[in-house]
Amino acid sequence: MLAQERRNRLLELIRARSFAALPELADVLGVSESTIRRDVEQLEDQGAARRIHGGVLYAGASPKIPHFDASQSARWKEKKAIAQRSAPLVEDGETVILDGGSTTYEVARLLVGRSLHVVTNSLPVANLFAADASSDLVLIGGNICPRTGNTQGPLADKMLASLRVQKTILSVAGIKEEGFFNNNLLLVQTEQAMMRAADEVIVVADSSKFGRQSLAHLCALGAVDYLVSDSGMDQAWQAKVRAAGMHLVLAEPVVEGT
Amino acid sequence: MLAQERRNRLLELIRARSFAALPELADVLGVSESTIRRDVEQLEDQGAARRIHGGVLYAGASPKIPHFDASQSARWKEKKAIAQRSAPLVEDGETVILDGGSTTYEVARLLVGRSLHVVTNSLPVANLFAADASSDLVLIGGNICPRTGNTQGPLADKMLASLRVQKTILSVAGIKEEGFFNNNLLLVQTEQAMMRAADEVIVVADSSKFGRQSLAHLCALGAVDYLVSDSGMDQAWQAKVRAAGMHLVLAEPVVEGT
DNA sequence: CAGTATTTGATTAAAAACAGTCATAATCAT
DNA sequence: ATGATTATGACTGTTTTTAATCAAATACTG
Repeated sequence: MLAQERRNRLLELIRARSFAALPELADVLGVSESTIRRDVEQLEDQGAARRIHGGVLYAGASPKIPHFDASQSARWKEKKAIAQRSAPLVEDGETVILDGGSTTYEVARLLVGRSLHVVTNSLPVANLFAADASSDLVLIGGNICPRTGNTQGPLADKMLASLRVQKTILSVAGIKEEGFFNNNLLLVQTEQAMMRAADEVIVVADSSKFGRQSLAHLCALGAVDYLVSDSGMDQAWQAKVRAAGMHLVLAEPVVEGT
Repeated sequence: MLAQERRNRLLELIRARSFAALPELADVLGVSESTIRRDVEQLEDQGAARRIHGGVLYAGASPKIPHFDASQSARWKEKKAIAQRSAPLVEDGETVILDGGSTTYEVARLLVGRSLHVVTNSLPVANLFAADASSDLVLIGGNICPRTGNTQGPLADKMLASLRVQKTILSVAGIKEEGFFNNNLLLVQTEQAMMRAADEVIVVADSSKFGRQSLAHLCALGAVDYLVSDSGMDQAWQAKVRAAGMHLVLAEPVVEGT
């Protein structure tokens, strides 16, 4: 199929240059700018590229952070909007635990440059903060899950038991009336340790997560203080979340970032 | 001086994000877009940033392996040759601790794809193995040193105390008759914990390290089992090393068609 | 082969970013 | 202090990019 082949070449071009302007790409590939624009849009949905005014950035985020988690792709705009509402929940000078996951990764990106103490079990998140002089970074040790790039397991739990933070920001894979779920038993245990270490727990989850079951039960709805989602969230679920005593923050995934 | 300070923060922001839009930068720094535009122009003249329509790209270093340690470049051929002699010292199926540092990083690159259990305190090394399906990866937690990307401190030491491995591969900053030295006290403590966890200790150090003092004493010469260096090593030092009971491996930094 | 679906490229108005200019404010040296 | 120098922020018209629309071309299906 020609179109797919072109998209592969396109991504290759973008990766090689790390940034490319749309007119240039249209020229090299011999198609119209409109087509490039559509292709790029698709690549962005897959999380492979990042669209900016005037061109495209390679977002496979350098060969360094390889496609950790294929779901990076889906609901990118919602996740970005959620991140923008979540970041202000953390205040300068605070200590915060950042879980792995594509939504928390977006939050992390917005926190770079702030004056914070960051604790994380996520390799991609750690890479964001490692070179940032304005924040301290503590890495949670343990076994790395190759698929997600997160540490987990008993070593991680043990280290978390000796920490104390103001806020924990968690990702989840599903939310039902019974509570929050994730798809990895070891990870859930580590996340529970993160919750125990924090005064306040913030969960970030786009609206597709509601009503979705997953393997391992993380905690009851009431155990979370803040829930940040997007406006596509069901009315009934909004009521349930509020009834469970959570502060609900809804992001509007309309506009792209500032 | 306010202006210069702002430019530093500006570059820091750009580096952390790798791309930033002008309006965003103006907002964060609390100055007008015109000023940002002028600052960025200056940064571009210095080669620190790259201007594109709609924003700025960070141009410093390779986006691939971010500026961890400027000495990355120095003695590159020697380090690579040392790595090539060191990698075979580890056998498939073994558990090995990899220290941070540019030489051990080269060793790590050669170990990717091997069937190993890898334990490391180095973020760059962890990134190498994170996506590698053929090896297990355990990350040592703790505080990240922003300059080197290594974890260190009491949390790291504690985690290492509960581990047991066949081999530890260490970097050092200096070697004197009194033993091995590194330039960071916390790191040295963590490295001592690494040594305690291992049956055999391998030190990789290019020949410029001999006779060089550094801040913190790591261990005596006799505490190390293998020393891998390059053929530029002084004859007298070769004798001393052998007298201390170490296995000495000398790499030939051959000039190849790289 | 006809009909439908998808992909493509041109065209448009609207939005964003650009370079340049100028007056004001801050800083510095005398 | 004072005058000169520089840094800053607002404003302008111009250029570029964008999103959206639509008709033509291409590929699929029964």
